[in-house]
Amino acid sequence: MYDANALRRFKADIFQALAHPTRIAMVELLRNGEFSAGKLIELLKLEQANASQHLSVLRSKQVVVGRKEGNQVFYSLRDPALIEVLDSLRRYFQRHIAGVRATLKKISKLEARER
Amino acid sequence: MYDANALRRFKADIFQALAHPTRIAMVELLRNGEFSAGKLIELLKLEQANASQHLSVLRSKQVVVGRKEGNQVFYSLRDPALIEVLDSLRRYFQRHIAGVRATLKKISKLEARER
DNA sequence: TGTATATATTCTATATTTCGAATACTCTTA
DNA sequence: TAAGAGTATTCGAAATATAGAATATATACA
Repeated sequence: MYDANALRRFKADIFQALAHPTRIAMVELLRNGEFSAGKLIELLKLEQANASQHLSVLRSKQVVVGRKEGNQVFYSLRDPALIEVLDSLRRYFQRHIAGVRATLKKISKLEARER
Repeated sequence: MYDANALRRFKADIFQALAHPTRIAMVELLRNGEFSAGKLIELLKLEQANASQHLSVLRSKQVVVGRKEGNQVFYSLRDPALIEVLDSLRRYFQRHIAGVRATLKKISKLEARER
């Protein structure tokens, strides 16, 4: 039997990989199939270096794989089963939607004030 | 329609809450019902302050709620739907179990060497 | 070969997370 | 009220994460 702690570190790593809005956005896009790094950058309006760093995190945590084709690198989810994880989180959110909405509203107001 | 970015920040926050082995361990224990802070500390062999800080993270991200009873605080999952998220991650891991095992083995060896 | 394009890496500054030690708070009970 | 138990918070140090600028690498193509 393997160390339960090591297993938890693995789980924590996966969560960590997803613990950034940009990386969530990337993974959500990749649900629909593969995208080149450049396309991800364009769609998400990111700095090239920043995007590359986030992709590097996703790669190192084995969340995505890159397929090199000529000049470009096409990324896709390493295992679509990850989508299930995201979907269950989505359901979790839907159950909390009232609370989430209230908080989103608060945030919008705060952000409006900051402008 | 609310800001997709704000929603992603929320999701990222939940993942962040779970992005630490100790917090994963706590949540996994709480699957089985509520535990006092002291019991969690005992079962997970944690420093009191450290445990309290991790619980504070889980509280602030709305993952757990504390119920005060006399001297102690009993924690439980705020919404058992979170279990579904953990379960789907578990399935994800099972699918990758071969790769995970190999990596765990590597880690065990490294750790053995470090001792 | 030289140049342009796509992507990755390195560097630096800053912010955030984590830990343990110390301290504070809040009940209970003597 | 004082003492003790259970928790939480604060503080300082170390580690890690993030962003943007600069640089490097790899491939295509003139």
